[in-house]
Amino acid sequence: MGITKTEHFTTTQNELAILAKAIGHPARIAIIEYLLKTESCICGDIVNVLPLAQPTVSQHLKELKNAGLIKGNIEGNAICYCLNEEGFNKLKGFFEHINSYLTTKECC
Amino acid sequence: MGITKTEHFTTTQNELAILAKAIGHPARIAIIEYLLKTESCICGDIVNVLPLAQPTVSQHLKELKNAGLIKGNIEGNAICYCLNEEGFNKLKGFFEHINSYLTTKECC
DNA sequence: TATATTTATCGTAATATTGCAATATAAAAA
DNA sequence: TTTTTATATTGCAATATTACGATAAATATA
Repeated sequence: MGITKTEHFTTTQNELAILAKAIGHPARIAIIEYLLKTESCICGDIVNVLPLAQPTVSQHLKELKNAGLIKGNIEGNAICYCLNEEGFNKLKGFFEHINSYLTTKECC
Repeated sequence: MGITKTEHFTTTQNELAILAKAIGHPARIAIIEYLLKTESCICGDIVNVLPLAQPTVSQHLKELKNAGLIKGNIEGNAICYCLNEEGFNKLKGFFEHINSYLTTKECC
């Protein structure tokens, strides 16, 4: 049916899934890496860096913003984007949790 | 068009995207958490734990396996699943990298 | 061998995602 | 005020994902 049975899972499970899903596209990984590489916020040139049309980039930025992975501030007629620490901390916590258990397990 | 322009991005970007995308569904988060919770491999009862039909769970397991996040060993007429450390390490590395930069940045 | 158990695959319907041209919006600059 | 610049939104086509009933495959058990 193409529709996820969200209501059968916990809030945390859904939250983590939304965050991971937002990261699950190479263009959005590229956006994140670009925002990380530059030392401050980026106002304007994200579109020129990606191999995608402007509306497509705009859409990817919107998805990252909705997921809570980036923030956008209006700065004149441009928009200033930067990473949102909160979203990344949640994901980092999840993976640290997993890896701390993994190392203590004997498995297949 | 629904098709990702994979060829315009780096191998690493695509790899990370595939891993994150595989995690980006609450059912797959639930599977991962269940495999983590139990001390050894799981043979059989994953289907009973999830609120989804058996073919759907099988499909989710296949996706996690294809992405390199779980391993499956045949054990009699059942299959034994457990987490694949390699995939999780890649993701953990990515998020640690991001978070180490984030803390040193002054931003919006 | 016949039956039960476990998991995978097929087929299909419903919905979501990706991408972009066209267009809209909003502020800056001329 | 007109034009330019930067970004968002709309609408649409192509493709992917999610979910599950039906069924297949493969081993275990009676």
